[in-house]
Amino acid sequence: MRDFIRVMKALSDPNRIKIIKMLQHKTMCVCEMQSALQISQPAVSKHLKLLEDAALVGSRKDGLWVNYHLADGSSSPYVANILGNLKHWLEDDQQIAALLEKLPTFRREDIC
Amino acid sequence: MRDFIRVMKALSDPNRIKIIKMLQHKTMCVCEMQSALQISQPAVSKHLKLLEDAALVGSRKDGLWVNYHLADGSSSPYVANILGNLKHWLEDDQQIAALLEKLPTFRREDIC
DNA sequence: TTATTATATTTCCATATAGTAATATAGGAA
DNA sequence: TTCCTATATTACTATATGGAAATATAATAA
Repeated sequence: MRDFIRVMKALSDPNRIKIIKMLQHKTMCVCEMQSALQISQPAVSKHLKLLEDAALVGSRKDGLWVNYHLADGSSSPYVANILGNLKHWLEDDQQIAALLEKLPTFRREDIC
Repeated sequence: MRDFIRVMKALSDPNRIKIIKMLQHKTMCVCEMQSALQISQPAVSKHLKLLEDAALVGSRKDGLWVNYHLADGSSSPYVANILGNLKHWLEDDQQIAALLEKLPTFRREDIC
């Protein structure tokens, strides 16, 4: 139950949903997400920590950068199911669609 | 997105999850749930309002009583998917299992 | 009508959450 | 070493949330 609720809470914030939807298309570092979400860097890091604690995303260090990616869902059936369904859920949401359209413009070469 | 997050938030509380799991087995009135969850009646009503706003449960008045039941999931793919999966998810959770075992003892004839 | 009962709403309190600003940490470059 | 940069953590603030207690509402009974 604790794990399930951790996952539901992680999915209860618009910026965290946006992060998941962006990660469906490419691996991203913190500063790219900061640029995409227009919130402070610490706020992004905090969201990522919650998502990682819920096993919805994973990360890998690459020098100064930390690359975040979607988890594979092996942690639980909830995570597997929701990450799978979120590939099509919310695709028609206006905010999400607008964000994903601009996604290619958030490149660490131009930002960090 | 708003609707999706409303559903995720509704699923982010242990007492609300317990309500859903109980409603999988029978229609219940507020005082039965109060007895099962051991929280105040207003707290139960508040949880039910959130669940109803998220279209996870529905209600029908019957005299003084209000009978709550699981929604059919027609409101959105999220609700349909999660309500469907919650029939097997969390079945092995200790708290849930203990609660469901005692479920037949919460009868409005004995309580209200 | 008045009384009773089940539920809903309001009020208030304690804790949780999302945000920013400031600071700390860690890795690479000079 | 020292400097710089990307990320994490801390401190703090404002709002959201879950709970109990008190009150209001609604439906039935007397």
